[in-house]
Amino acid sequence: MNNKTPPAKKAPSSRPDGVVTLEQVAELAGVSPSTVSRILNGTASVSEAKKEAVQAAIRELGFRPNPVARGLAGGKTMSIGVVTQIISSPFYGEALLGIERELERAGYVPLFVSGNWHEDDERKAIEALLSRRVDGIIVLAGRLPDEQLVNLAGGLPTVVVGRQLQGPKLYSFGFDNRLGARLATQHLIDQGHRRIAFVAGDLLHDDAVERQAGYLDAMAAAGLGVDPELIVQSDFTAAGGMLAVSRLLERQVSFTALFLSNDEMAMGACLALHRRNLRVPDDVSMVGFDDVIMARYTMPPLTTVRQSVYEIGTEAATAMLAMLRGDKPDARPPGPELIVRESTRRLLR
Amino acid sequence: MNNKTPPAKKAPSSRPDGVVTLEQVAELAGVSPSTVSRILNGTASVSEAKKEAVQAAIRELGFRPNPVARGLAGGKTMSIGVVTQIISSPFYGEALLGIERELERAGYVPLFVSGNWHEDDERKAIEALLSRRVDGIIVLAGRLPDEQLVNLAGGLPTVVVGRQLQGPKLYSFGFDNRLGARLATQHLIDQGHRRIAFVAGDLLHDDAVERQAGYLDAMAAAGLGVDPELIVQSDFTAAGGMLAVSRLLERQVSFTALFLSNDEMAMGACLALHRRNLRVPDDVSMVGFDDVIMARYTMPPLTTVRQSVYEIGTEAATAMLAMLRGDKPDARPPGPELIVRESTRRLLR
DNA sequence: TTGTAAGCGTTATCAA
DNA sequence: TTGATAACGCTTACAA
Repeated sequence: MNNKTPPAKKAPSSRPDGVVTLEQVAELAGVSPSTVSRILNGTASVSEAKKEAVQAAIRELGFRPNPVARGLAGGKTMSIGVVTQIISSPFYGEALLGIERELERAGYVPLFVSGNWHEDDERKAIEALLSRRVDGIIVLAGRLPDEQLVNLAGGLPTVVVGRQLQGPKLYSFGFDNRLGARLATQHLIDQGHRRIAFVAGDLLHDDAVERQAGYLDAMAAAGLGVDPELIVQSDFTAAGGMLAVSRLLERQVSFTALFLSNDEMAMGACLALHRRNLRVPDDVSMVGFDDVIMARYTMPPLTTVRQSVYEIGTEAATAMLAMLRGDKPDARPPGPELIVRESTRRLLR
Repeated sequence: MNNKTPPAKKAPSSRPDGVVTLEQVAELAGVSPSTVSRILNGTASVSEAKKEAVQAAIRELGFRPNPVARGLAGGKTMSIGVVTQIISSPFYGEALLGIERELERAGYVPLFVSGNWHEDDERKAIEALLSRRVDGIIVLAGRLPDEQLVNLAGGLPTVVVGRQLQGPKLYSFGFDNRLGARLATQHLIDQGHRRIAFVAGDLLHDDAVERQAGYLDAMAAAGLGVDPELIVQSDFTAAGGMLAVSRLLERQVSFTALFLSNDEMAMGACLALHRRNLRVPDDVSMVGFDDVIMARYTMPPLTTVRQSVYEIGTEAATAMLAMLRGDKPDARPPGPELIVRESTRRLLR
């Protein structure tokens, strides 16, 4: 009916949309699709001549491999699932940034999902990642029991941050929370404080437990008994910190210094003290933990323990990349560091 | 060589890994794969009997469709690209959470990429999303020129937050920054303040420009001339806010109130004032913008303008989902609201 | 070193 | 309403 010459065999040369396929590259370079693939993946050795021809074709056509097709064919989706607890967390947010940056350098994309500090959500999140065929999973803390986590991951390269667990294709590392807490407490002791109150985080988190242990370590090492009245449990939120300090104050125990398991609680504590006309550091010295950005701008600027969360993120990603290459991961989490600002002072007399 | 009976024809019934395919479901239910697909997608009407058989098979096998294969075959990846500027931002973090939650309800997954407030990064981020064949793109603010954004997206459903632009399959909406700033300024005026200084954000952002306009509006409406010396430009960071206030103070202009274009700058400002022994609100009243979580815990708690960023996120996602269904999106961004706390007070005398 | 051809797990087209 | 059958764009045996 129409007088167009019928297509010779097939003509994939051009498509309506701007999508360029590997096949077109092969055609332009005068090689087979498999050769192009091999060059792309370095799967086998290819002659220099063809390699160059293909690379030229790729450039000319602006070809970019389709990760979706790659995922189907080769099982590699070039995406890494990241289980975070709350994506808007000021603390882990930094880690996400580190992960993203590091992964990007290797052409991987992170898929962020939230576990909401909730076992079921976390399980669902991981299942969603699995069904998306991610190439690996990075888990930031979380509540899912170790065993379940290992089972779910089932052989998929996994990096767990903030928890210690063992398994095949599984690498875990964390902060040295205990050392950090010891540093903070020791600082207060060095300043002459003896009655040092401690506000614990949510003890469901290992972090919280370890920080408490560090506090206890330092007190014991200094030969200071710990009055149980001096310890309050809280939940890592500013509101919780505020409440915790109120409770402490109501107990009528005396203390000259306060160590809180994170900066957010410290900010809440600040407010609680202020409400009772207690000044920091004149009446009470205060140390936080994490060194979130805002710690520099609290009133007064907060003495705290710095963990490079960003670096934790890059380390986690690096470890993942290593596993993906088949190398042995070797993340060296940065050690904690005490940052002395203005919320602590020497106890007079 | 081996005495196993050769496979009859093909036996997809079971696979080494736990992966269940649509084909297996079809087999178990005694229907063709296409029928299963139709039921899954509601693409065509299917007899009740088969529908039930298939659903039973799905349940029994625990089948979950493979999004990767779907992506290849149908062009739908069930993923939405989200271009954020800095994933760790305390401000947009909330929006990401809203997006994630809303998208999840519809079975979509967000792919977060960062533009880093940088035109090139943003372009690359969008290209990466495109190559991943996302079904739509949500852009949170950003620096990419409107025209380029429209071109890049090229017909893909796009939702842009915080900028106004037109295009096919393109929906944009934003906060009412101008109104919010007017509210904040008016509050100060109502308290009797006349010399109200203003710290602008980075004027490369529309937000910053609009907030400044709102400030100017309110001042003009109250018949108050604006001394240009009272306006300082800054960059939306706490460090910037601190610097801005220092500059203001150095100018020796008098002012009794201060309106800062966001809460982070307000926190920096607090510290700068404190360094000069100026108290808030006794010496200077202060209003911020955004109502980030920490605004409740600054010293004193900060009067600010609340934007429900979380809701902005859910609205953006809802709009996207609507476009994907072919419906007309109709996001109604929540209006700004003044939150009065303790950083402002009536000007005496 | 290179090419051919068979998947990968869905959806879409076309007959029946 | 259903079922073959052909894509989708790439990887990877297997052959050459």
